[in-house]
Formats: sequence, C-alpha cells, structure tokens
Amino acid sequence: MHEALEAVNDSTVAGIGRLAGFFGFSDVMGRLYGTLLLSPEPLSLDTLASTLEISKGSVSMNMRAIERWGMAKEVWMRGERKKYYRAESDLWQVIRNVLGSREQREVQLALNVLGDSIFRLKAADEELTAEERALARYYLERIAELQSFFQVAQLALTAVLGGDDALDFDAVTKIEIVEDPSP
Amino acid sequence: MHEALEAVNDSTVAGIGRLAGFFGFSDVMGRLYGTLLLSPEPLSLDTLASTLEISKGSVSMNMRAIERWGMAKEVWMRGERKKYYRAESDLWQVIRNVLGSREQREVQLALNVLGDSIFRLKAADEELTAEERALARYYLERIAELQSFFQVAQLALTAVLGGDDALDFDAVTKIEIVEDPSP
DNA sequence: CCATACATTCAGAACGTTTTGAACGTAGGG
DNA sequence: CCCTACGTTCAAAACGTTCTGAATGTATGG
Repeated sequence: MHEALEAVNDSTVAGIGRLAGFFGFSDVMGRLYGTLLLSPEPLSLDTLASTLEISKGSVSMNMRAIERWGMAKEVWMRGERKKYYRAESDLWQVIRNVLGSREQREVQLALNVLGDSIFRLKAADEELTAEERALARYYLERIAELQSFFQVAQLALTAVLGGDDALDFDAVTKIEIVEDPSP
Repeated sequence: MHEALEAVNDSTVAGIGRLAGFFGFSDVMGRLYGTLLLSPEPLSLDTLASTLEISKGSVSMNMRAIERWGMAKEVWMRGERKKYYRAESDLWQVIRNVLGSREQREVQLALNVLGDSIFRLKAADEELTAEERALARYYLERIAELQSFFQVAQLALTAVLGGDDALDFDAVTKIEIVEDPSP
C-alpha cells in the first residue's frame, strides 16, 4: 500500500474520530465509521478490530450504536458467517439522522422548560412581594433571551432537516444483501 | 424567597449547565454563568461557591475560564475587597465569542487537513498501481463530501458571526466600575 | 447433534477529567 | 508593619467514562 494512501487514511479516520467526539459520540465510534467510509468493501468486525487495534468487544458494542444511528448498515455476504458493515456514505443523511433524533428532542425539551418557567412566574405574580416581583420580571427578561436562542436553533434544525422532519427509517431497519463476488 | 422563583432559578441554572456541556464546556461553568445571569447584582466568588455548593477553588478556576471566554466581566465594587462578577447578558455576544474563537479554528483546521489530503493523493497518482489508483479515486470522492460538509459549516459560522468575524475583544479586557450603592 | 466460528455481554481495569481542600500568595486596613 | 480576608494553585482523591478480555450465547456446517 502506497504511503500517501495510508497517510490520508490515517488522518481522515483520526479527523472523523475528532468530529464524532465533537458531536458527543465517542472517538472510537467516529474512527470505526471513518474506517468503513474509506473502505470500498464492507468490513467485518474482526477486520475493524485488528485495523484499529481495539478489542472485539468494543467493536461489537460501538458498531451496534453506529447502526442504531443510521451511520452504517449490516451487509450480509453470501457464504460468510461474519457480520459485515458498510458505512452510510451520504454524510448529510447521517447528519440528518443525528440532528433529527437527538438535537431536535433536546431543543424541544429546552423550549418546554422555558415555557413552563414563564408560566410559573406569571402565575405566581400575585403572591409576590414587591421585591420578588422585580426579580420575577428580571427572570422573565433573561428567559425570553434564552427562548429566542432556542427558537433560532429550532429554525436552523428544521432548515437542515429539509422542511418536514422526515427521517430515514430505512437506515436502521433494512439489511442490504450482496452477492458473493467470488465464483 | 417565593417557591416559584427558586424553582425557576434552579431549572434555568441546571438547563444552562446542560447547554454548556453540550457546547463542550463543563457543566459547572454553565451553572456559574447561569447563576450570574439570573442575578441582578454581581456576585462574589464566595457567594457563588456557597450557592452552588462547590469548592472555592473550583469557582476560582472556572470563573477565570468564563472570563476568558467573554461570558462574564469582573466588576470592581468600591469599598469591597472581594471579586465580583457580572454575566455578559447578551447571549448572542457570548455565542459569537465561542463560535468565533473555537469552532472557527476547528473548521479551518479540518479544511486544511482535507485540502492536504487531496493534494497528497493527486501528487502520488503517478506512483500508484492500478489498484491503488482506484482506491485513491475512492478516497477523493469521500474527502470531497467531507469538504462540502465543512464548507457549509464555515458558511453557517460566518453567517452567525455577522459577515466579518469581528470579535468582542472588550469582553475580555475591560473591567466595569460600579459606585458603591450604600451611602 | 456436535464442533466450530463467530458475536455479545459485562465485571473489572484503565483512563481522563473534574473537584476538593490545604498550602501558599497577596493586598488592604488598622 | 503585621493581621486578616481573600484569591490562587495544585496534588491527591473522587468520579464518570470507555476499554478489555474472559465467559457466555448462538448459529452454521458437517
């Protein structure tokens, strides 16, 4: 294998690991995904374990997570007993999967909590002393700002997700079937 | 203090801690910032420590980080020997500070690495066997996709940062001076 | 219905990160 | 010029997270 190819592979896999870490996944998940992404052929768990020099156990668990996130699909190879995986190569699809099912929920939850707070403060208004009432108004100002932040975030999310939040359920449910390439 | 005010304070501080964690800071930094954000008056290190029930040392170190990120300013109170802090209450300013100095760098670095990889692969092309050349082309496809992702990220960043990447250097350099409110 | 080859699981180890608290440094008031 | 009140620092401890590897589960071919 040419040195340039190896170097590029290494830095790309490492980079995707870093990116995964940024998105709140473990680096290993990213490196597994990166390795698959740069392999024209599906890879087996054993291959992944020896390539990345991590234990089989870790590969097994991380690959299941990767699969659940729609970042890779299992590929059944005729005549093989091993499990093979192929990366979902459409990066934007992967990003939509993650944003759609994780960040979306998070943002919605935050907006609910903020809405609740506003309600509580308004409901309690009558029972408050003058001093408390001033503080309540102060809270409301701050909370309104937080609300506007999360509303912008929500807008940005729905923009990336393409208007409606249609997720790619195929990614997690289907198994691709490939003919054995050898005769 | 009315129960509703306390409840709202708690959930907001906890929520901002969560948000901070999401952005790659420690939860404690977020809770400190949240506590300051919901206080009309600047708070001292001691107050913060006892309010959040964490050690003085932790408050000291985290507050310095918060200050460096432009999330709060030190406020010198006449006649007081304690250090007081006030939150930067313009949330968008805070977000611009963070995105501008951290994510921006990260994205730029990624784009550089990817550009490098493309260069390396093209430069090595002649020395490759047919098989290696096919793999190199495969890599280039995948790397091009990564590039497009980071380019979109860069666009989004410059959009939020408001065209040019003007940072608020005041946030980290100035110290606000407040008159002693008591006679 | 074994024997084999693989995948999965999970308790414990290893690791990195965060927190604490005691020791130290420093400045202002008396 | 000392005493006090505060801030800072950092080694050790606590903690949470991730990894490993042996034990276990499972399916396939013979």
